[in-house]
Amino acid sequence: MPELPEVETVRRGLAPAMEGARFLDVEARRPDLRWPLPPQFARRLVGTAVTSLRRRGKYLLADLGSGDTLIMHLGMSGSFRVVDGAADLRPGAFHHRRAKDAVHDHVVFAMSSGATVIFNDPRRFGFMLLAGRDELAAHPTMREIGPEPLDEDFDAARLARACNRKAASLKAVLLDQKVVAGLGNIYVCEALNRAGLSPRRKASTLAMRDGGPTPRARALVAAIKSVLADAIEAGGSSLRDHRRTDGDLGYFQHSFRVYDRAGDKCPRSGCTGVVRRLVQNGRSTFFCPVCQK
DNA sequence: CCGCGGGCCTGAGAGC
DNA sequence: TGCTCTCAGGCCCGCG
Repeated sequence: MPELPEVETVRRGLAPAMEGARFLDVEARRPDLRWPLPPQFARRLVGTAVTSLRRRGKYLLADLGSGDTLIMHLGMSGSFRVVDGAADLRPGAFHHRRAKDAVHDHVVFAMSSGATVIFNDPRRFGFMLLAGRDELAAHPTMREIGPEPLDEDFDAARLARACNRKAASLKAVLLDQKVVAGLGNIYVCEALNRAGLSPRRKASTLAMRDGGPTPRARALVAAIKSVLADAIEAGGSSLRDHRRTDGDLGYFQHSFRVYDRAGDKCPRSGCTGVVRRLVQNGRSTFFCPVCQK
């Protein structure tokens, strides 16, 4: 589910509850997530403070006073809820959408800020791991991760270099977290539409030319940055699972130009195309075959 | 290197 | 109502 804008929305919601606060209690209700919770998970957290809550690609990183970093990933269906005071975790409690959601409250943090933070994940593709002091950069989740798309050092030259000699499709390359961190199926489709580029185009056609990036590479980087910034401003996209930490919905899904819009008229002004769905690498792609070349 | 298929899990929606 | 099937915002592995 969550891509960069959704994870950033979650980070902003969790920060007031977690930054500067200590873990008073940690309850690992279901340790069998995508990867099992580390041994002594609760013991390593309780009593330590969160010095900062960061995001790296689709990962949330809580730096701790102990020197550890708590690495969290939402997988496809993970969400966090922040409630004031002690949480009622029984079925049907107010932070649940339905009574049966309670069985998916897998990890619960009681923070010294007075907030309770609840991690809920029906599919359990999400996970929480711990990296010790100085272990974060070499951690398997971080070692090969690409640049942050909203940082200045992610520019057309950087993207173009990543496209050099790549026979894969543009879509596959943008989904590769080693090339750029945080894009997923929705925002790749949306960025390619904004840039007027076909998801099927060979990535190598955006490679460096005469020592510099091409206009297409510049357009694509600009499109990536704009769609992510717009989506963050909207609180992300709520399709099935994503909620803000207060339970409210994001609303960027109303701004999708192509994602899940097969059969609709292309929204580009003057374009007469119709949005099509195709399957690439086993996943749905949505694009306009008329204005995306 | 590349795409594909399968796997990890559960739930929602469509069609019958 | 219930069954079966497909699909889902992520990521990993092995195969050819």
